[in-house]
Amino acid sequence: MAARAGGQGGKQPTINDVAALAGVSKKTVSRVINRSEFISEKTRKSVQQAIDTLGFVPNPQARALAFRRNFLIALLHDNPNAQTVLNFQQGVLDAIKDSDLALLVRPVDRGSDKLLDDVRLFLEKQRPIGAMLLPPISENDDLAKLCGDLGVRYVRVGSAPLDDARHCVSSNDREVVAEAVGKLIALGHRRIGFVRGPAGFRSAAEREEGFRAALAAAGLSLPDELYAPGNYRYTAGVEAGEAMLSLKEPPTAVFVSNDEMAAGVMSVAHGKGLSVPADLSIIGFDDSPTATHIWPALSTVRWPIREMGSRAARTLVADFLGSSAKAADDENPVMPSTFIERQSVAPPRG
Amino acid sequence: MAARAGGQGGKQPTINDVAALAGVSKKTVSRVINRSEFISEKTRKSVQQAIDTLGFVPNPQARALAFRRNFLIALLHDNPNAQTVLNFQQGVLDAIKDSDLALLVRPVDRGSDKLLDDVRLFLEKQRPIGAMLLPPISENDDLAKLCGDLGVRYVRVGSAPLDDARHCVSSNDREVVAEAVGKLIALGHRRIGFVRGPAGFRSAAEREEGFRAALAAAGLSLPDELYAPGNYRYTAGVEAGEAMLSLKEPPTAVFVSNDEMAAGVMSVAHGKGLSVPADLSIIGFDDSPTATHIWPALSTVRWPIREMGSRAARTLVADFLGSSAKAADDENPVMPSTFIERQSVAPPRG
DNA sequence: GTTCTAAAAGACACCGGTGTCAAAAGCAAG
DNA sequence: CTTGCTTTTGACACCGGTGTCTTTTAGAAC
Repeated sequence: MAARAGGQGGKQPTINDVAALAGVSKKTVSRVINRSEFISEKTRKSVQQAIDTLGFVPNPQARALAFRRNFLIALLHDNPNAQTVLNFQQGVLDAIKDSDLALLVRPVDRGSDKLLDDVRLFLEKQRPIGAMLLPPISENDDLAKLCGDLGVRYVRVGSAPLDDARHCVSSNDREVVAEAVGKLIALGHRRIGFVRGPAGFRSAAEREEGFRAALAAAGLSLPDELYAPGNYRYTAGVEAGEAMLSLKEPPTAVFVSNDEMAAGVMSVAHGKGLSVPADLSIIGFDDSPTATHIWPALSTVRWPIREMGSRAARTLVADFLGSSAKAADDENPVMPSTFIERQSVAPPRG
Repeated sequence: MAARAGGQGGKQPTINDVAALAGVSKKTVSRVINRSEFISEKTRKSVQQAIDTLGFVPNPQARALAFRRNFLIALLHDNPNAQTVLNFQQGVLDAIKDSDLALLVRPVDRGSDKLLDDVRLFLEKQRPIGAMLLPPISENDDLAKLCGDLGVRYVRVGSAPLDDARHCVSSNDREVVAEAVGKLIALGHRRIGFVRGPAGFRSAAEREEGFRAALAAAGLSLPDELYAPGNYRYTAGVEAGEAMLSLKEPPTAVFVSNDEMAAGVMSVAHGKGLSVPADLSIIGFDDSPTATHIWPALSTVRWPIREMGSRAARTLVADFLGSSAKAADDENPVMPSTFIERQSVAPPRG
């Protein structure tokens, strides 16, 4: 409650004020702030009391200058999907809420040939203690190397491990997709279509591999006409739907690599008078809000993005704090995705 | 291209290096950096050349300390909606891309009784040059006053003007809602339902006023059973839909205060076997991705959130730069929303 | 009570800029 | 060539912390 006790001058108290009040040197106060070990318990108590009395908060700008590090965590992303970015942000904030850190958000342009220069400049200027790279830019090895070279801790977020554990937070998409598709097969589906994510995205490749693994396990094949390219956009789903549902022998089920495209496929099905799930089962990926906003609600794979955000932030913080880093190192950097069954899946007709 | 010319020592050049190379004092270099007017053209040129040669970039932490201001813009929000926040961010970044500013994102908890203390602490620590308040927290006058008291420029974003022009960016939701509802009436609808946003939200009130204005203009009334409360969530839309579509005399059209709830209403309609738009016309608000991901695509009101983000950032920057502030002052702080017609509206049956 | 050593505290420079005010330079008038 | 201004430039303190090295203090051993 005493957010600003001792604010007599209207100015914020500085380390000098604290030092004067406690009757010690500013360096000693600095030691208390930074939890130095070479300080007697008695002194620590009296300094702490002075800090509390004055409501002293160390000036982050001054610390940043002296430390040559800003107490910030940077989030670099290429806006793959608003919901993803924001959920991730939320997770990061869950983790840093009680620390002194703040979150700096930096969208970048994956396609720009100045990408590396941009990021370098940004990191050199802001000097965050760490950076988090969201897919798809997390897949850029040059970017990760750049962070390392600049002495910025980094964490790469992905659908599968992209780096060694201390630089990586990922999910197990491949397995979960295989599990979901396995359920379609168990229900009796034999003609199952696949709509892929964009070329060059690791996430797209993981999902495809999971899909193919499930088919292979059941001895099924994937005919060309049931394989559609895509780009994670709604319109790609519409195109894929148009193509597959116009076939003489259309699929009885489709796995679509994200919810947005799945919504596109579903709207084509509706347009053709097909019933979902009776005539066509659909599974998406992301568990985006769209999944529950469409009708029928979409069975999908939930990607634990918020948890990954927390985990990524904790990794950076632990790494920054050094010795106590073990806490985070013990955690498994693979966070499980989960298959969520809703109303868009049923056994095939007949 | 010469992102780091002269990086011989591996270290970044400082103002002292520039001063030495140019043969002037560091203060003179500082004057060049800050575009001071009391400097001869000759000196400026030679200093600028030294800056370019060394690839000097002023250290933001040092400047922040000396200026008592961080070159950051803070975005305070209460995560009303991921898409909104991220689009706004995008707009902000469009505006500050080429400046020295960075974006600091700070989610806050509207309900917390420590809200003001939290924000105060945040602003005192980070000392951004300005803050942007997204709805619904932009409606909190105490928060705005706090910014003012702390010497932080601020802009409040809303559905209608919340403050004087220099502190405000808004849209004209009321008018556009009235226009949209007017079109329903023009098509022949007479029983038109309304699903409201949460109590206490200015945006919800604006939309309701626009709705009622349109009815009034046509001499129509709004019976109690066609008025549903809501909270901008999908489930509220479902509840409102259940209620209205179970009436003996259901509405032939509904205006729903956001897209997410509109999706809820639509799914109830589908569940009851009603055809949209033949049996029920629906209009939403936001033009969120959901609007085009549901079937049929939702007619809705596009809220120019990205443009508002740009505008808000430009206002802060112009204000910060002082004299050149006129550029932004000339702009109208009201950005137009627009009604977007898709497939969810048709004349009533019969 | 000394002496020795490790722990604790302090002095002072430094991080990399800006503010203030005095000094130097430039130029017109006398 | 001075004098009297105004315009430019520089010296130096300062923003609020931390790093380094030195001095002081405290406790153990003699």
